[in-house]
Amino acid sequence: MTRQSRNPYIVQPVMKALKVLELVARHGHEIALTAVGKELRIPKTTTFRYLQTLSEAGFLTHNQETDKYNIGPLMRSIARADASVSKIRQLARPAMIELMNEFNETVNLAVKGDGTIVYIDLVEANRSLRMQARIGDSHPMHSTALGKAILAFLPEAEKQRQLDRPLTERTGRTLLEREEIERQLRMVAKQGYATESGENEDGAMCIGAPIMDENRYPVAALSISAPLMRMPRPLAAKAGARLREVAQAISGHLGSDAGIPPA
Amino acid sequence: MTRQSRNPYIVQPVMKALKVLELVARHGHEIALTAVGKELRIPKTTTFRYLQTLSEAGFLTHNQETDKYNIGPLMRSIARADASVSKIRQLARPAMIELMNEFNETVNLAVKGDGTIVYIDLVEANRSLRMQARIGDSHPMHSTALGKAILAFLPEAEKQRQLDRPLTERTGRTLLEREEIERQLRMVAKQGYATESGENEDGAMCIGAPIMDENRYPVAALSISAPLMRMPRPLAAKAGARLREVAQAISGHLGSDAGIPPA
DNA sequence: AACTTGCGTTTCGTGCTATGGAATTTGTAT
DNA sequence: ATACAAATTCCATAGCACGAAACGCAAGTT
Repeated sequence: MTRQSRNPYIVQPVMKALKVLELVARHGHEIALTAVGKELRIPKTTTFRYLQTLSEAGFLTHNQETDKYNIGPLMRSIARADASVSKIRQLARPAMIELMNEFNETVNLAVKGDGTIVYIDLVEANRSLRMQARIGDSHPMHSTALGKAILAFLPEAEKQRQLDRPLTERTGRTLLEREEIERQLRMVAKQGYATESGENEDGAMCIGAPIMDENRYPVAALSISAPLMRMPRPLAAKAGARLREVAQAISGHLGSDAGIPPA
Repeated sequence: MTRQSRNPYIVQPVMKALKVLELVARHGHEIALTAVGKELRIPKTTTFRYLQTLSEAGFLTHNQETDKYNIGPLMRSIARADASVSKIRQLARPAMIELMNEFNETVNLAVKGDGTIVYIDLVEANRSLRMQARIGDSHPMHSTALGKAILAFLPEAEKQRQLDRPLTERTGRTLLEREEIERQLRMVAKQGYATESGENEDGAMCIGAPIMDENRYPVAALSISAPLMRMPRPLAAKAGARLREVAQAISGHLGSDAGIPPA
């Protein structure tokens, strides 16, 4: 059986199951077990097992009525999340570079995870002393300006749910009192941006504003972070105003235009 | 190792590799081998092989620079195709039912495949004698009204590429002469709909109009099919006009509105 | 109604290959 | 230059993926 090319690390069951997944997904409609097996020249017993596994994992669905298979919810949800992140990053990048040049501090972009914010892009300041997260890092919502900016604009129910969880204490200054946090969030909602001073990382501060999707749901946030000493109050206020402005512009573009045209 | 629950047809390597795929895709950003293994409690050797396989299959990409993995092009392309098909079908369905009632003949919806058209939906006429394709079937472009409607509005380069391939002869009336086909396509482009008489199936005819995306690229087509005897010229012309109208309305909706809002 | 056909599901024994510990290489930080 | 971490390669083992064949079920045929 002349199967895989050169790479000796290919796991055949996985590779073949992926072919099945691709075929079903590409087919665009319900397709039956036998049809899949015939097309890919895989014995029906094996095809059966792959389809079962793919369905169990949520990548496919198995229609009990017709005994046929189709794309599953997981596939769609992953794709949707990915597309959204790509779009936000793409829209935000030019503005982030602009902001970095304006303030000469690191600019961060993060999306809302579950109870956390996840950095998806950052433009680093050209300075020796700088605070920096890494793309992919996740931090608690309540201890970061990015998170507070998102929290403040979340629907009430979800906001409460987030605050119900145990709140980790990142530094001595991290806010842990429910009352205190809610008070701050009301102010954030009013002024349109959030600030944080040494609550997430000692000696660092951060200013953040939310990015909303077409339903005014805060899906992401933009921030400027700097050492405390380099960011006096007036400058922070100026940064906040600019962030709010830029984040709103990005939000405006999020609902509208289509992506890349097909090949 | 107590792994999978009840279903005895689960193939472990496949299931575990899918968990890896999901983790990487969900992470939203490049992630390293070790991190994946640690998260899922899979030994790194095995994780390595899964990542290799997933990458080879195109579901992930392996960034040589950073030695990290991310969502691959295949995943995106499948998702994009699926979303597009779902949207078209959803938009077209009401209009198709309307058309079926109007003419009491089968109405078909197909998307452009590579060199073929693929049926993605159909509303069957309530008659005993009816021609019918099945969802998922694919037919050549040059022998169907659906295909000709799409061909006529394809960018010149792609149209030529399609006609360069060997053209299969479906019936005695199938057009095979390049000259003849091109002449017809020019007429289709002018009148906005295509017709086909016994060129794909003996005794059947079909009238089709293209559905365009926001870039005026013909991604799909709508058609009415009937036995030749039930579709005299004047009726065919009337059907063509209606199809053009309806297809244009659908095209108009394709570019605009957003999908389902996030949960 | 008996028969056939086609498909999904189940069973089961065999041998292949997926596996993961350990060794090695590569790359990076100190 | 050295240490550390991370990726890749090696290898021996047994666990389980595989597919032929049998089974059950439903739809269509005579």
